[in-house]
Formats: sequence, structure tokens, C-alpha cells
Amino acid sequence: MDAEPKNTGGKIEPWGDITPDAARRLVNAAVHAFAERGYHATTTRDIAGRAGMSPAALYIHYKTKEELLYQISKVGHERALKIVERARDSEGTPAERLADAVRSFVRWHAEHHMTARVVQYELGALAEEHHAEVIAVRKATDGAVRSIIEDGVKAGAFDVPDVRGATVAVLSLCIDVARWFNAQGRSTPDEVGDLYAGLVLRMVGAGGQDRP
Amino acid sequence: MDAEPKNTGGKIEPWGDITPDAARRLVNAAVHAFAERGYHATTTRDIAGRAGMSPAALYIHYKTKEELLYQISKVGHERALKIVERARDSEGTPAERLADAVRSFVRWHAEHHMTARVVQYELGALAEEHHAEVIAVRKATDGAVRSIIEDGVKAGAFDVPDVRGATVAVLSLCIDVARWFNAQGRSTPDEVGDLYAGLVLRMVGAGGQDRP
DNA sequence: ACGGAGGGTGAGCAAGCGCTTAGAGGTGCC
DNA sequence: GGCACCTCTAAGCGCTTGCTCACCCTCCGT
Repeated sequence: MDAEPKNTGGKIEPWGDITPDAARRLVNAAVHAFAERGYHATTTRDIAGRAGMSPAALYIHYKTKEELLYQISKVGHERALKIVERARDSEGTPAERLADAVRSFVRWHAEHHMTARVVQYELGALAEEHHAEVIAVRKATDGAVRSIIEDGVKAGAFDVPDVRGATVAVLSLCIDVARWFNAQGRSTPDEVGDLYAGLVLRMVGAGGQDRP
Repeated sequence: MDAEPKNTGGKIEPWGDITPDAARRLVNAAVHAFAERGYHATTTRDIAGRAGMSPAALYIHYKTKEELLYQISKVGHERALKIVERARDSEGTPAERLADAVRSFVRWHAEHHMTARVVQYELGALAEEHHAEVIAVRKATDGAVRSIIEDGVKAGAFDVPDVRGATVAVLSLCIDVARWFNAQGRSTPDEVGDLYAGLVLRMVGAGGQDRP
């Protein structure tokens, strides 16, 4: 019904800060189309149609279809990185910081699962230089999670024989939420975040102490 | 009894039982192309070229491009299901059966990560009836894993407050191996399988399976 | 009142897409 | 040899794709 994003707080619609209005509508349309059908299966006519304009109007705001994907992928990756960096730099024990990182990272992937699906699973369609740029952000995300786990191992709070492998597993588990999460499903983003935080603490051998 | 494909040569080829030779070459070419670029980004000319024949030759063995994907997706899903069903029906404690399921499931996804990537991430491109068929196999896989976890909970060997959620998480973790695994990486399929079996046992609270 | 600017449109182009067709070559059976 | 059969190719058809272009609106400072 109401396809217009109200954008008072920017909480529900993650692209509320884009101007002009038509450009924001295009990004929202592209996110939904890319998430549902994939980048290569969606046409510029489909994106423009969802945004309520003619195919040619797309090119007033974006040079190519790939530039739309790049905008979504870049901003999305930076938001995801900030989430784990904030958890890494916060006060608290390694277990608290890891649980915080997983909880908020997963919550973001569930709440914005359309955006996250494009961010995490369509980056292969990016042009080479854009792809390299995004890969650098992903490596930073991996490094942030790994440093939390390393802190826990050094402090004797975690039991992790293979830190690299555990980091890959934890991130993989969280990222994949974007693939299977369904807004009409039985779990809310908060519930999945809490569940996953507990599962990850067990994976790193930090369970049993601070949990009743 | 041997569910594994015939291994005529020294190398493990997951599609060795397809005849004639040209059809097998087409499936192999399609698997590599779909895995690298995605279904919608690969052309029939690309597939035929990789198989060493002209574009028209594809249509002697397969009616459409989608039928190729369907063949790959269907057979792949059935193989993955058989792996977890065998573990579910084997003798042993729930912890041993869950570890077995995860180890062999993950090993398959790593060893055949090209095929598995197509199987797990390109099913959205299937025609509706083929998609429904494949979804049914996925539900069976989910049910098999869940029944192992339920057995463990009933036996008091696992500590899992949310069986459905844990099942989704375990399967998601294992499936996503196909996305990130790289044959040139530092881990072998066996190593990843062992690592993941241990991680999953911790996730379900069966960490002390060695000690009573 | 009016000219310029920028957001928007209908029509359409060149290229590439999935797929088809007419026919060539090899092989085995009578 | 004659014929049917199977595999494969060169050429190309009809259509869709990403993208462009000439032109039309509305708004706005002077």
C-alpha cells in the first residue's frame, strides 16, 4: 500500500538519508529487486517501475545499474563493519564484547535482511575495482571479530584451538542469517540475535560462567 | 549400496555417472560457470564453449538452460540429504550421530564446493515446480538434523532450549561452507569437517562427550 | 514575464540473449 | 550400397537488455 518511506527516524528504512527523493526510491527499489531475484536477473525497467518512474529516469541519478549495486554494497558493508568495531572497542570482558558483536550484527542482518542479502550475496556482480574496495571492508570485519576472539583466548576466557577457523565460522553463521531470515517467520530479529549470541559463546568455549 | 558416484579416474568427479560423455561435460561446464558467475550471468554459449562444443549442441542433451540447473540442483540436494540421513540412521549416541552428520555434510560441501555453491545458492533461479521439488528435499534435510538434536535432548545429552532455532543455525553454518571454502585455502575439507563437528557439539551443549 | 536549470518522458538503438533450423558427417544394420 | 539414427555445427530468428537522445514539464530568481 504505502510504498513511500516516511523517514522520520530512519529506523525502519535504512536508506532515509539519500537525496533527492527519487534517488532514494530507486535505491529502495533496487534493494528489493536484487534481494528477490538477484542482480543479474533484475532489469533496469523493473527497478524504475518499482520506483514509479520511467526506465530512462534511472540514469539521471545513477550512471549504470552496477553503480546502484555499488552504492548499496558499499554503504551496507560499512554499516556492518561499524557494528562489530563498536562492539570490539567497547568496555567489558571478551565474552561480553563477542556476545554484543554477534547480537547486534545478527540483529542488523535480520532486521534489514533485504539489504543484507544484497550486501552479502551479490558482491560478485560488482565491477573489479568496486569489488576490491568491498573486499577490503570485509577483511576489516573479519579482523575485528578475530581480535575479540584473540583477546578472549589470551585472557583464558575462551577455549579456541583454531582462531582463524573459529572466526570464519562465527562470521559465516551470522552472515547467513540474511539468506534464511524471513520477516513473516516465527522469530524476531531480537530473538535471533540473542539465540546466536549464546550459540557463539558456546562455540568459543565461554559458556557456563556468566550464563545461568 | 555405494551412493557415491563412480570414480573412474584418480580424481573425484561428482558427475562421473552421467552419459553420454558430452552431457557430462556440459554438466561440469555448467557447474563451474554457475558457481563462478551465477546462473543468470552465464550464457548458454559460455557453457557450450567450456564443454568444447557449439551453442546448439547443448540443446541435444538438455531442453533448456534451466533444465541443466535443475539436474544439478536435484541430484545435489538428494546427495546432501542422503549424507545426513545416513548419519541419523547410524548406530551410536546422539552426539556421535550429530558429529558424523556435520562432519560428512561439511566435508561434502567443501570437497564439492563448486557443485554445492550452485545447489545451495542458485535454487532461486529454478522454475516454480522444480523449485518446489527441491524445497521438499531441503525440508527433509532439516527434519533429519532436527531429529538427531531432538534425540540428544530427550536423552539428556544435549542442552538446547530452542531445537528449531538450533537446527536452522547448524544447517546454516554447514551450508555456508560452500560459499567461503576455497580449494587453494589453508584448510582441507577433512580439517573443516572436524572443526565444524566440534563447534556444533559445543553449540548443542554436548561439549563433554568424552567425559561423563 | 521569462530564460535557464534540472528532473522527467517516449521512442528507440546496438548488442547480446535463449533457442531453432537445415543440413553435414560418422556409424551400424540390412 | 541404402537407409536410419545419432551427434554436432553454421547461421540466424525473435526478443530483451542496458543505455541514449530529443524533447517536455515545473520551478524560480530577476
